[in-house]
Amino acid sequence: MSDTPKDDVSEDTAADRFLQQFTGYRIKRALLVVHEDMTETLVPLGLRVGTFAPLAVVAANPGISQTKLSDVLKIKRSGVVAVVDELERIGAIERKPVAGDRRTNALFMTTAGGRLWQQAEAAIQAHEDRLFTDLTDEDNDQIRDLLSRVILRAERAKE
Amino acid sequence: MSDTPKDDVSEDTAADRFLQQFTGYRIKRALLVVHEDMTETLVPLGLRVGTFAPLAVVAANPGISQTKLSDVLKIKRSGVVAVVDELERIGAIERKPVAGDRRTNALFMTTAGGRLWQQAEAAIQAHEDRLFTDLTDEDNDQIRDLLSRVILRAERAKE
DNA sequence: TATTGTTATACTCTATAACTATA
DNA sequence: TATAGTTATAGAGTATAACAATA
Repeated sequence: MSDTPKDDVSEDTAADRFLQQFTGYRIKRALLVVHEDMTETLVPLGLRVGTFAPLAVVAANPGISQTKLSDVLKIKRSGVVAVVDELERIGAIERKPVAGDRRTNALFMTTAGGRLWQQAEAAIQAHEDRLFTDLTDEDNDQIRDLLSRVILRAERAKE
Repeated sequence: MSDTPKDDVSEDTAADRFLQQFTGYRIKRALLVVHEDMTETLVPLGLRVGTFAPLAVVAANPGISQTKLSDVLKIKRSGVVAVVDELERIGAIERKPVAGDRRTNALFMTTAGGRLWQQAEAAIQAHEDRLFTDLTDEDNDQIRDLLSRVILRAERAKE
């Protein structure tokens, strides 16, 4: 059996084999790696993994409402409040009233937020280039395409 | 600009485009989809996403120690305690003393745990077949290979 | 009545640090 | 001194439910 104490090699192989078996678990481990490196990338900019995506969406969709942001990012409206609070507190975005509907907040980048977003986007691009350096451009396109198909199919199936 | 209220189409496209841009964010969204479907799959068996992987590792590595399990799954030893407690409480695995070292626990499946694992493995296999049904076998191999390369490279870089 | 944003609350996951018993 | 397991605790992340203001 395995009474011999040559643990390192045999156990690493067992771990790798386990990693091989389930795609879902592999996705989890990949996210772990991405999350850690992404955190190191964003902290110097005063951002977190959880504020990067909302900032990206506001940058690309000026005037978007909190509910719409909630839909796009698939987080609850109560979670959006906390994230928008934080981004507003660091001066990256601001809530503005909407002319026709006094319930709604329209979210806009500030000037400082625009600069921050430029830095963050470049930093995350570099982070992904670094992390996925072993993959060819075709590999990268493929992985994006495959994941997107899984996500979009599943999310549409829920509606 | 975007004063026209034809939100649905244009906003969905914006969301999709955002989803396209960053591989890391796509991995997160994919995990969200996987996690949700996996939970529905495991709950009827009395398992959770967080107990499935440890069960799989113990099934494949009878007698593994908690510290080794911690290494393989990349979770802290304190986290292992809770998970092993839970799996032991539902009668799936058991801690056994190790002859040469009274500090260490050896983890083994119970007979009931073996049956549970058989069911769980089949259920998760079906869940992945269902979730990744749009992908060809080659696509599946590719996605596994690409993710594994990213993970193994990053994890080895940390050592 | 329905929707937007908000608050309060709780639950999961994970991490740190300190402790114990062994080695 | 170092290691295996444990406990206590705290921080993210996310979910639900109830509420006020507005539609």
